[in-house]
Amino acid sequence: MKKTPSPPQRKLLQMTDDGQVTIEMVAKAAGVSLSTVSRILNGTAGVRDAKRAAVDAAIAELGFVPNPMARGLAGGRTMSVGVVTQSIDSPFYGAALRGIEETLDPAGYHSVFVSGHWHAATEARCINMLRARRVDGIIVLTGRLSDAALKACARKLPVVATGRTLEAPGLYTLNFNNFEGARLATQHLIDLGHKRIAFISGEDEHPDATERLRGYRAALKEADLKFDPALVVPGAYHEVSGMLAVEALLASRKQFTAIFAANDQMAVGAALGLYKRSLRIPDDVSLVGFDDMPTSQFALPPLTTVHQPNYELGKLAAEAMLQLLAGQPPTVKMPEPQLLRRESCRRLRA
Amino acid sequence: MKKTPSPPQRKLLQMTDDGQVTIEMVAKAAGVSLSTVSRILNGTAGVRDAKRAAVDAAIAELGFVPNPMARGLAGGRTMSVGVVTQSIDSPFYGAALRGIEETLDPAGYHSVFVSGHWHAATEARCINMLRARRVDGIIVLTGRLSDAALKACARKLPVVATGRTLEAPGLYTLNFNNFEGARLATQHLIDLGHKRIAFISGEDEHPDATERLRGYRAALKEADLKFDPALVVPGAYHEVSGMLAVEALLASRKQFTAIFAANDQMAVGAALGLYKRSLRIPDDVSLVGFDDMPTSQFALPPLTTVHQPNYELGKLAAEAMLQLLAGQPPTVKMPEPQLLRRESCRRLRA
DNA sequence: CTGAAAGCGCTTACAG
DNA sequence: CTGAAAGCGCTTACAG
Repeated sequence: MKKTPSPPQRKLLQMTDDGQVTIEMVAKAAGVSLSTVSRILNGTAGVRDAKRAAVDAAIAELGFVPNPMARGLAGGRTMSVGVVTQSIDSPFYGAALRGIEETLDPAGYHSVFVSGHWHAATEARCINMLRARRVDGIIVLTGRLSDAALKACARKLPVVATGRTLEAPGLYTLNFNNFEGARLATQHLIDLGHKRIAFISGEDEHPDATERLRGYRAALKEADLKFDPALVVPGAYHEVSGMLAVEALLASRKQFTAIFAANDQMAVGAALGLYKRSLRIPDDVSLVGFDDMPTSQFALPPLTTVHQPNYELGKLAAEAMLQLLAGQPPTVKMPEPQLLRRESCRRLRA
Repeated sequence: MKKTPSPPQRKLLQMTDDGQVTIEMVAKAAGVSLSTVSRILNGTAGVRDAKRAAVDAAIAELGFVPNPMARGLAGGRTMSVGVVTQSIDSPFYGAALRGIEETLDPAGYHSVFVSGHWHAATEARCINMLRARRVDGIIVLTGRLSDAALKACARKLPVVATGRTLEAPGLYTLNFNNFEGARLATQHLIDLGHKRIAFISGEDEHPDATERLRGYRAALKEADLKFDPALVVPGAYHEVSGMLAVEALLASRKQFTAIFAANDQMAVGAALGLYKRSLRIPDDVSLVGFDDMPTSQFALPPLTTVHQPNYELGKLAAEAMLQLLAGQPPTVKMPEPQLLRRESCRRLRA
């Protein structure tokens, strides 16, 4: 492909035809052996200062950059870690990806992002592909892969997974306390005097959705408020489902003064549904979301919500991966949920 | 790293210690030579059916997956293309990344995403890194790299760039008509009877920002409306700047009935600024944005805006790259701007 | 059509 | 501390 009509299979020591500077050229320029250059590059050996200086100079002068493919082939390590996200443009996981990138980069590791699209089979393909590319470790952001599949993968290479809690060799998990977050959100509404609090749920397949429902119920129970099934309407974690949920709620003629949506996207949809019916937030109904999406602070009104530390999650997952890669047991811990009080709730007058 | 204490430098034909199936094992199982397997894999040769069948069977049975690093080293092609985006979690470029991923994937190419953070030097580092990783081509989403740097890069490997128009060998550019989009948006407001239309601008360093200002002025001129500098307030393409711009506008006591924000993020900020002053959209002020961010349709009220086809842009850029890689001149063309009329504008009574 | 062999650019025991 | 050499898993002229 990038071959020029130069004499085939010759050995050029000046410069390969695509401008690539090789370790061999560096060695020659520095007057040392190829092995020595490699060792200096990898810090794999005691170094005699004179040689090191010569090599460093040659590297700088020639502008040598090691070929990652050759390194990977020869050394077995590619200095890259695979990241299975659900969609490369997910507004939800975006911050986590950034956190991962920002902590892996300085450590010399490259991130390889692939999208699982909330589909176990696709995620499995992603993992196979990453393994084929010889990544040194894999970070899995939630997803639908079975625990067993994850554990099996961890037997082959280090794995960090979020959104679940699991113990296995070579595996480290980081889970957010969705239950507590939802409890906090609901309690906030209760503290403001609300008694009829509707809940727009996520899908049962998401463990975090069921946890949030549990948190909602727990807060109700703590306050001696009766759980009313008619007040929980199913949603699907996206805006339209939030809007539809509000319409269903309104159509049911059930009384409520507040809505707790299991995620911000549904809260935004709910706000739109309310708006279309000329209902005001927070005057007519108070609204709380969950996740603290980047845009939620600019919602009308700014949305009170449970902050989910996705950026930190990414950083922590990457740190755990780095520790795993270094042969150490990860020590990172997930931060606790935090409620962000903005302007979408009001106190109910007694 | 992944070495086991097995006899060093031995040649295992059964299975390497990390479970890797090699082409050699396939060859052995199929009773052909290594070269033949390689040729079948690459479609590089006429194939005798019997052998092909045997090889295919062996591949399937052993679960062989070619090692991309070895392929890259030996063949000079890595089947990967680098993508320089500005931030891996950019809500704006997200759709483009998805479009790229979705069209490169089926073609057997892998996307390598790196973030330039709107910084020319960082982008240059990204490109060096991608070249070090031997990607087969590079897609650059806008960014601040100089045209010269881009052209220089294109001399080394195929490059597709967006957000500018440039001619050079090995380079293909895809540019969105920001001028026309802004003209359309402004004209829409004019058609609705607005005469005093404020403009929240982007930063002058962004060529698209200056184009949008030009479009605004052109529409005004076409309608014989005088351009009033006091009506254009500087913004910085993010929400807070939009909010600040509205405050400045209000403080100036300048009269206006509509606002055209140079992007949706500022429009959202402007909406919040208006909300805080109890000004209603569209009753008190009509508002138009630019970009059609995923969340804009759920704004309160849903935002009228110029749709920017980022997903298509990604697909087109990837298609162009595939054509370049195949040695063909790209034929793709950018779609024209389109105004999306939603609910943030109203007709002014004469 | 198909094999044997060199080579891609590195790393890493193995011997000094 | 340092070299020579084998090997990582492929591709691709070179000869049949």
